[in-house]
Amino acid sequence: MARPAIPHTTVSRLPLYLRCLDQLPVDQETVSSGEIAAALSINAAKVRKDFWYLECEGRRGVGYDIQSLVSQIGAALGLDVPLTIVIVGMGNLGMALAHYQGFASRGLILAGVYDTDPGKIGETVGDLVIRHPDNLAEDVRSREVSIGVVATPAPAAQGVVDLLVKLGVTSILNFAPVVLHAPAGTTLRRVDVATELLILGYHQSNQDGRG
Amino acid sequence: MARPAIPHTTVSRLPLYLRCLDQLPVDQETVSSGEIAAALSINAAKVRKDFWYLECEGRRGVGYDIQSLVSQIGAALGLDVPLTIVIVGMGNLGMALAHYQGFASRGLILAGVYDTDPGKIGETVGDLVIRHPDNLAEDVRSREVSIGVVATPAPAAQGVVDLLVKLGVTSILNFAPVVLHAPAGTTLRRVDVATELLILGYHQSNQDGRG
DNA sequence: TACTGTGAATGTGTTCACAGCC
DNA sequence: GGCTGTGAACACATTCACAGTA
Repeated sequence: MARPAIPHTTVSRLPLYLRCLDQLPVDQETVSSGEIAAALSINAAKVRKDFWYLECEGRRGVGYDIQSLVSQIGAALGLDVPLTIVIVGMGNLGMALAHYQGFASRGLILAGVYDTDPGKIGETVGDLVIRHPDNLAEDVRSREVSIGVVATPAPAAQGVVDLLVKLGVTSILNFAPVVLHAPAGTTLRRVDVATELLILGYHQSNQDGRG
Repeated sequence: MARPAIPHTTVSRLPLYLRCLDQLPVDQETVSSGEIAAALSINAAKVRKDFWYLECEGRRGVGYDIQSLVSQIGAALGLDVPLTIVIVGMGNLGMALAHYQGFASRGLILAGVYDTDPGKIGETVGDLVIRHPDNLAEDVRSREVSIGVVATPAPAAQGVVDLLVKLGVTSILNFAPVVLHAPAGTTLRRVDVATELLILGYHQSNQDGRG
């Protein structure tokens, strides 16, 4: 009844729920909050409250229907609309990312790969042809690209970000070894692999002892 | 006084502070909480309280000494002890990561690269020779490795994680297109590039409009 | 009995607001 | 005046605890 907006903390757990549901035996039809909570080492009431925000209805004494859960969580995460991705910078890393199966296996569609090097433009990478970033404006619009992967050398990275944001790309994954800024007036949040890694390392080293 | 433990939320902001300080003009000697807050679009009191946890002392009317801030934040993150990293799985992605300058530029030392393919073992990658994962136990101990990058095919990934954790590696960065589990009895937190990306995309698409 | 749904209590992080020093 | 240091107020997330339903 007049449910509040979904909290960020809940949203950040949704991918975990999805993974967890994916691991259940295929013949299992319902799952209880307690089961999920145990698998993720979190509190069962938290799971129930998270599902309550999503308006996932469970049955008392039984649990939640797995199928419905998956589709409602997926919808809340926007996974019902497939996300389209481009990679800018076709050096070693960009090339590897283009071949990386992880994107496809998570439902991301790789729509284009770009580089400014005339020696690379025209080369094929899988189904795609490497093109000049001048084509980004048109491609982003026509393919409705929402995620940009920046794998250029450091000096070029900020310019690429500015361009992507200007074109309406709402997520940037930065692999360039440089700090990037969101252009003024935008609220783009950045996630940077190595930074996340360091945070992780801290929390863990902190667990054995200090602080 | 008798300062409480540093909150997780504070720790997660420390890398941002570090980046932000890194962007200041080289001749600037002090910085105010307001300046940092504006650059990161957060509240100035939050910045001051974060620094207070770290026992960073500022001067009223002046601000914080940049040099001291950098070294104290770095120490809190454990960056004063260089972190050592290994990559397991030398396919396209592992190979690219081994050549990726981002690790080195962030002070991470790549100590070893591994693959089970006899055709790859013995090949050199930069300064390193690809070796069989059987050597991990010795290398992890002798080089004090704290971070493992998993870039194997999906079926091999869980075994690699189990091995790394058993050997005492406290951080795992997973590039394999599969959900991994922390072995029972461990509190390893996992970060997975694509998951972070999806969360990011959600927050942003949520800002333009839908509830 | 097994489980959900949810108000209330608790715990934690953020922001305010202002006293105190440069 | 500019800026820090910090208690107090507030906002938010987590957990408890239990009524309610299959």
